[in-house]
Amino acid sequence: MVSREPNRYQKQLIEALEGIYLVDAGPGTGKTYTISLRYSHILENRDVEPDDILLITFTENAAQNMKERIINTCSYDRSALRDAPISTFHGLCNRILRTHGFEAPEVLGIDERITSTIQVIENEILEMQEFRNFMTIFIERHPHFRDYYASLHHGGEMLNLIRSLASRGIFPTRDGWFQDCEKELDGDYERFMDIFRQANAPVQGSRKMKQSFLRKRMNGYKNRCFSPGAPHFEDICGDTQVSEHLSINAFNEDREELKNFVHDVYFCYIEYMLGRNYINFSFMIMFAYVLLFENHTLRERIRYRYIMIDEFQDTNEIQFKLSLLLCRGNLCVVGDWKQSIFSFQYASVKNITEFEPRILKYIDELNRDHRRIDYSVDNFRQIHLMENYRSAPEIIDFSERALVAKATKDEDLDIDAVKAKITHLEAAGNKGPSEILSYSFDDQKEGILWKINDIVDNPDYIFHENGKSRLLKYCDVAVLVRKRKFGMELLSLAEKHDIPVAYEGGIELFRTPPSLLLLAWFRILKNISSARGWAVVLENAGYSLEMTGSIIDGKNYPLDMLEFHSRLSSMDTAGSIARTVFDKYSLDSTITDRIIDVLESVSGTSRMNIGQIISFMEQNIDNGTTYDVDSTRRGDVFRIQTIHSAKGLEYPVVILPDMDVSHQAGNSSIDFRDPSGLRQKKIYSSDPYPFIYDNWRYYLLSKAVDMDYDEERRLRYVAITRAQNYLFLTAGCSSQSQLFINLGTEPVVTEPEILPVQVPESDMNRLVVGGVVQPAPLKLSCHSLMNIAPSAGEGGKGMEYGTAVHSFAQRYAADKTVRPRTPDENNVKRLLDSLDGELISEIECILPIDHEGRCILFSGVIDLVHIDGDSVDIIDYKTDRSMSNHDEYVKQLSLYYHVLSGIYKDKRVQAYIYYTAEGRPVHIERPLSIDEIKGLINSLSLLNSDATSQK
DNA sequence: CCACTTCGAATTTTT
DNA sequence: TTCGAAGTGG
Repeated sequence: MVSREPNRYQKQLIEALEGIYLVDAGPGTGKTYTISLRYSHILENRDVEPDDILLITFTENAAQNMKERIINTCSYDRSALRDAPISTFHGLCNRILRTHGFEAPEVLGIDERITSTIQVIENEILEMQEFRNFMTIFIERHPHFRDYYASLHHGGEMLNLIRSLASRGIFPTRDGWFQDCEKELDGDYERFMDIFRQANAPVQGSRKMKQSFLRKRMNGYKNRCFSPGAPHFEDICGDTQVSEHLSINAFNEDREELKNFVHDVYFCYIEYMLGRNYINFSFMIMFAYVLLFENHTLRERIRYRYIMIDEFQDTNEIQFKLSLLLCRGNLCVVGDWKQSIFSFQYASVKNITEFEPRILKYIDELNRDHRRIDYSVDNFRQIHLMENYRSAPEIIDFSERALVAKATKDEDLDIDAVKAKITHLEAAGNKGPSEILSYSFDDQKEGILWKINDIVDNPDYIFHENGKSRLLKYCDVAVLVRKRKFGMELLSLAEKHDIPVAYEGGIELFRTPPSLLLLAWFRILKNISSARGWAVVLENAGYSLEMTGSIIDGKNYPLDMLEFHSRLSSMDTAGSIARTVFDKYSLDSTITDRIIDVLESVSGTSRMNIGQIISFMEQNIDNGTTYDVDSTRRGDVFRIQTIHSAKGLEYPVVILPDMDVSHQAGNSSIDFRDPSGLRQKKIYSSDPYPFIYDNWRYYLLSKAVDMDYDEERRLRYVAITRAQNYLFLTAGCSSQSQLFINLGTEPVVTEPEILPVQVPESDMNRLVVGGVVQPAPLKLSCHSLMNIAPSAGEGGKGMEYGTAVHSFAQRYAADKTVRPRTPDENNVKRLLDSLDGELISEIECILPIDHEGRCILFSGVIDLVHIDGDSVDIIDYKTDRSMSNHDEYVKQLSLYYHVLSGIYKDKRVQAYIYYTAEGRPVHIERPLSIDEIKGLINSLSLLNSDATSQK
C-alpha cells in the first residue's frame, strides 16, 4: 500500500469533501492511507488551515502515526501540522476543558469547578478504590438506600453502571436528569414487545405447535429463588407460550426508587470526584459535551470545518453526539461494523449499522430547545472501499462465511440479513499461494508449535513479498488468542521447546513465574527467615513439601542458597539483583527483560528500598496490572497476541486456536441495556427473612432478549482477516464449539510431534553480572545412579506385578482390612502386621549433594518408613526373585538413609530391603557415605550432556 | 418433543 | 457459585 495510485473507491473518498460521509472500510482496504491523502487534499486545495480539520483516532498511538504520515506526505508547513488537532476524543475533550471548561459542572447544577490542575485518574484500580471509599460514605449518609446497596455484589459495581450510562449520554443533574434522557432509563416498550412477540411466537412442528424459543428458555424459572409474591411457573408459562399479560406487567415494573438510587449515587460521585480535583475518562467526555451543548458562543467558536473520525465502530453514543456538536456540516466517519469488538468498553456498533436513523434522532434531540445543528444531513452519502490489498481471495471468502456461522445448535440467526449487510471485498493485491486448514489436536498448544515448526523453511509453503518468493520465517507467524491466559501458556511451552517466540501486548508481568521467584528472593533478602520466600525458592529447587517445611522450621537452609543470598546482599540496585536471580535460574526471555526494565525504572527514579520494592510487586499482583512486553528487538520470533490487540495488523500466517464461546453477560445486580432499560436483577429484602432474592420480572425480560453472539463472530472475523496467505484453525479433540464446526472446514486430526529447534549459540549467552553464574540445580532420580539389569529386574513377574504389590502395601498400611491376593502381598501383610510403630507410606524425599560447585538433587520415593520409639526403619519392597541387583539397591537405600538421618538426628536410622517373594528383610549394614555417592556421580556421563531427568 | 441432569467454564483493553 | 449448552431418558 506504499507507493500506488488510489483506486477508484479511494479516489471517491479523497475527493468527496463537502457533506456527511459514512465510509465502509473493510480490513486491508487501505483506510489509513486514504484518510491521510484526504487530509492532504483538503489542505492543499482550499483555503483551509490544519486547525480547521479535526481528525479523531481510537488510540494515542494511532494519532501519532497518522500525524507522522501526514507530515511526510503533505507539502504543508511542518510546524503548523505538529500542533494540528489530530487526537483521540479524550485528548480533544481534555484540551477543551482545560481552556474553556472551568464552569462546565454548572450545567449539571454542580458548584464545584474544573480547575487547571485537575488530575485525570488513568488507573482503573485506583479509581475503583476511590469509588468504594465514596460508596461507603454515601450509604452512611443515605440510609434509606441501604436495601439497594445490600443487593449489590460489591460496591464497585455501580461505577461500571455509571460509566455505561455516561457512554450513552445519560447524565444526572442536581434535581433530575440532563435533557430528557430519563426516558432512556425506562427502556423502549415498543421495541421490547417486538422482540418479545418474536421470541414467544409458537413454532410450527410437524404435527402440532412446538414451544416458543422463550418458553423453552423459561424452564429454569422453577429453580430460582424469587421474592415473595412472584407468580407461579404455571401462571407464567403455558404449554407452548409465555403469558403476554405478565410480561407486560414485568416490563412496567415500578422503578422510580431504583432510578433515584442510581441518580443520587451518580450525581454525588461526580461531586465527590470534583471535590478532590479528580476527573475520569467518562466525565471528561461528559463535561465537554454539556459545555458545548449549553454554551452557544463557545461551540460556535470551536466548531471545525472538517471532521474525520477513524475506527468509527469503536465510538460510543455520546462521542457520536459530540461530533455533531463540533461539526459545521462536513463529517466523514470511517469504520467497519464487522470489526466492532469493543462493546465491553461501551462502543456501540449501531453508530455504524444504524448511522442514518441515529444521526436524524440525535439532530432532532440537539435542536429541540435551541437550533444547535444548522447544517443539513440530507445529502448524506455512503462510500465503500471494496478492494482488499492484504489477503488471498480464499481468506477473504472464508472470513465472510465466518460471519454467518451459527454459534449454537439452535441459534436463530438470520443469515441472509447478515449477508446483505456485508460489502464483499475483492482481492486486489495478494495473488500468492494460500491455504486454510483446520486441525483437531489432543493438546492444542503442542499442536500449534508442531505446525509452526512444520511450515517454517518448508518449501511447500511459499510467501510472495515485493515480487519475490521466499520460504516462511518464524516472524511471519502470529498466533491470535482469545484469552491472555492461553497465550501465556503457549508462550511458556514454546520457550520450553526452544522455539523462538514473543508475546505481544499487555501481560500481567508480576504474576509470571519468573517474577514470583524473584519476589521470593526479595523477601528472603529483606528477612533471611522469610517462610513465604523460602517456600517458593525451595519448591522451585525441587524440594518436597515436607522437606521444605523442615528446612524452614529448622532454619537450616541449603548452603549453596545461603551463598547466593550473601552474593545478592552485596548488590545495591533492584535491577542487578533481578538480573543475578534470573541468571541463576537460566531465565532469559522478553518477560525477564521487561521485569528488569520496570524495576530499574521505578527504583531508579524513587530510590526504593527492598521493602518498598516488595510492596510495589505485591500491588501489581493484586491489581493485575498489565505491561506491554516489547518483542520487536527479538528478531525472528513468532508472535502470540490477543485478537483485540492484533487489530490493524497483518501476518502471512495466522494460527487461530479454538475460541470457546463464553457468556456471563452482565453479572451485575443492577443492569442497564436495550431495550429493557434500567433493571434490578437481585432484590434484597428482610421479609420474611433477610435474603437477596432473584427478581422474577428481570428473569422474564432477560430470557426474551436473545443471547447475542454477533460480537463473537466479529471477533473471529477480525482474527481471520489478519491473515495474508495461510490460516490454520485449531480445536481440541474433546469439546469443539458449534461456532468452530459451523465454519465448515473439516478438521484434520493429527498427533503432533515436537522437534526442538536448535537455538543459535549467541542467543544462549547470558548476561553475567556480579560474579560467577550459579548453574541451576540439577534434578536427578535416584535411579540414575543405579545399573539394573532389566531381565533380572522383576524376576519374570513383570512391572505390573511389582506395581500391584507396592500399591497393596500402601493401602494395607493405611487400612488393615484390605485382603492380599498374591503370595508376595501376603508376605507384605505379615511384615506390616509385625510392626508396632507409626507407618508412613510413599514419602517423597530429596537429597541435595554439592558436586563441583553444582547442586544436584536426588529424588526418590521411600516405600515405607517405620518409626518406633528411637528407631527409624526405612523399608523398600522389591519383588525380584533373585538378589542379583542387591548392590544397586544399596545405592538407592543409601540415599534414603542420608535424607532420614538428616531429619531424625537423634534417632537410630536403619535401612532394609524387603524381598517380597521370600518375605525376608535384608538389613543394609553399611550404607554408602556421601563421599562414596559423590564418587558414583563422577562416573555418570549424564552430567556432561545436559539430558536431565526433569519432568 | 420436552423436562431434567450433567458438564464445563467463568474475557477482551483504551482513554 | 452461576449459567448456558448439550446430553439423556421418558
